[in-house]
Amino acid sequence: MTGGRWLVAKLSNLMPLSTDETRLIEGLCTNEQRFDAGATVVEEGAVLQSGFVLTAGMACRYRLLRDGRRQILTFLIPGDFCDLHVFLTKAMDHSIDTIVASRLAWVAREAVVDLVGHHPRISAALWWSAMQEAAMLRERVVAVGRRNARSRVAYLLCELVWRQRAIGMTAGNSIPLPLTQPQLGDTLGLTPVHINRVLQQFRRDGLVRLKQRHLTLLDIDRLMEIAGLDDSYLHLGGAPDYTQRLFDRLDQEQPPPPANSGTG
Amino acid sequence: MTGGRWLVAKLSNLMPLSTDETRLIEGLCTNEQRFDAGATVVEEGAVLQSGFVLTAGMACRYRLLRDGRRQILTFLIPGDFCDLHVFLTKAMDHSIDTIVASRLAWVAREAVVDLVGHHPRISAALWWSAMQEAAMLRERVVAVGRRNARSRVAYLLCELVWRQRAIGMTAGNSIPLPLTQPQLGDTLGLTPVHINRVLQQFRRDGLVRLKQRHLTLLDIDRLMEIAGLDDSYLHLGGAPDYTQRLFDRLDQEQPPPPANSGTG
DNA sequence: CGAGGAATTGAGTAGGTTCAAGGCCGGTGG
DNA sequence: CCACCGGCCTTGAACCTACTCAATTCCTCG
Repeated sequence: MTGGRWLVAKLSNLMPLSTDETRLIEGLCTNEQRFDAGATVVEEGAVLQSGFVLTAGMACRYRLLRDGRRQILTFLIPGDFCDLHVFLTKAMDHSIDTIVASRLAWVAREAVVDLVGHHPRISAALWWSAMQEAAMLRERVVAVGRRNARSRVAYLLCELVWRQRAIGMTAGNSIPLPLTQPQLGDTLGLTPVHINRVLQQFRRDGLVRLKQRHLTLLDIDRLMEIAGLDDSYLHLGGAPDYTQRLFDRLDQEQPPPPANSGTG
Repeated sequence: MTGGRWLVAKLSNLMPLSTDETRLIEGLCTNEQRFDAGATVVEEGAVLQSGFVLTAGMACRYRLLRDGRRQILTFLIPGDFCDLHVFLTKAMDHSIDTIVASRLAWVAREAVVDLVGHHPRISAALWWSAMQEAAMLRERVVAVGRRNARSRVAYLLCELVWRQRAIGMTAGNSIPLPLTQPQLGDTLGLTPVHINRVLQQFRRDGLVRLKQRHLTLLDIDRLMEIAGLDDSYLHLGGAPDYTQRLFDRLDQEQPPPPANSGTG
C-alpha cells in the first residue's frame, strides 16, 4: 500500500490530483515483487505484458554493445514508471537492471490503457512525466556530446540529488549513492579510472563528500557552474494553470468509468 | 492541404487510421508558414501557445552552451510533430532552427488536447511517435557515449536515410543531405575537421557517395556493421494487434466529439 | 566579381583511455 | 571467528583518438 506513494508524489507535483485519482494510482502499485541487487528485471528484446513502477530501491536502463561495453541510459528511482510505453511497444530496445535490492509493482497493460483513457488529468501527468524523462535524456546528450569529464560528473551528481529531492526522498544536498565508479562511467561515457580521477579532484576541491555509498554536495553553486546547468533544468515545476484547465474540461466530458477499471 | 500528408503517412504506419481520423490530422496542418534556411523557429526559453508540424524542409532542435558551442539533439523531417509536448510545457529547454527553407503548420494547443482527448487511436499514434523519438534519443546517447567517430557518423547517416524511407520520402539508399560538416559535428559531439576526415575515409572505402548535398549509402551492410546497429533499430513497424484492439475499445466508448473540436 | 562560410589537409597537442599493480572492503564458507 | 575471494577503488605510466590551430581551396550567394 505504501509503494505507490512515490508515484503519487511525483504525479501530483505535475498536476493536482483528486482523492479518487490518488487512490487509483496507488491501486496500481499493489502487485509488488522483490528483486536482489544486480538483478535483470527486463532484458533487451523482451516483449512485456505489463509495465511496472519502481516502488523502492534503484534501477537503470542500459544498452549492451557487442564488445561487452555498456551505456547506461537513465536511472530509475522510486515512483518512476517503467515502462509506460510498454502498452505500445513490441520489444524492449534496452535492458533494465536493479542497482540495489528493489521492489517493483507490476501493472497490467490494460490497467494503464484504462487509466489513461478515462482520467485525462492522470494521463496528462503521465505525459508530463514522460516529457521530463525526455528532457533528462536531452540533457544527457548535451553532456556526453559536448562537455568534458569534469562537467559530466558534476551534472550527474546534481541530477541525482535533484531527482530525489523532487519526490521528497531527501530535503538537503545529501543522498545515498549506491552507484559504483564503473556504473558512473557507463552512464557518462567515461572509464572507471577517469571517473575516479575526477572524483578525487572534486574531493580535493571541497566540492563533494563521497564515502560509504553516501554523497553530499558541498558546493552546489560551483558544481552547477562546472556542470553548465542552470536551475530551470528539469522543468520540475507543476503544470501551468491553462494546462490544468484544459484537462479539467476533458475530465468533465468523461463518461463515468466502469466500476472496476483494471480488469478490462 | 498537402502539408499534412507526411504526418498522416507517419501516423498510419503506427496505427491504422480511418478516413475521418485522416481528415482530422490533415485538418491540423492547414495553417502553414514559410521559413528561410537557418531561421530560428523557436528559441530556448520561449513559451509556445501552439505546437507545429513540419510540413516541408528540415529543421533541428539544439542547445547552445555558454561558450557558444552547440549540441544538435534531433532533426525534424516532414511529418514530425514539434512540439507535441507544447501543451504541457512551460518553456522550451532548447531551440529549433530550420536547416533549409521549410514550411511548418501551427497547431493550437487546444486542438491538440481535443484531438488527443477524443480520438484514442490518434492519441496512441502520437504516443508511439513520441516513443520513437525517445528511442532515437537513446540511440544517440549510446552513440555519443560509447562509440568512436567512425561509428557515430555511420550511425547518423543510416538514421537519416531510414527516417526518410519510413515516411516514404525516398525508396532507395539515397537522400538529399543538406547538413554541413559543422552541423554533423554538432550532432555527434565531434569537430568539423574530424567529421571531414571520417567522411573522406568512408569515400575512400567505397561506403558512401556524398556530394552536392546528396548522400548515397553504397554499402549499407558494412555501414550498419560499423555503426553497431541491427535492423530492429527504430521500431519502425506498426502497433501490434492487441494494442490496436485496446484503443479501438476506448474509441467506441467515446462520446461523439463536438462538431468543431478546434475552437474550445 | 568579391565575400563568407564550408571543405580539405597538415602538424602539434591534450583529454581521456589502456594497461598494470596494489590496497580496500564486503560477503561467504569453513 | 577468520581466511579467502572478487569486485571496487586508487594510482602510475604509456598511448591514442580526436581536438586545436592554421592555411589553402572550393562553393555559393549576393
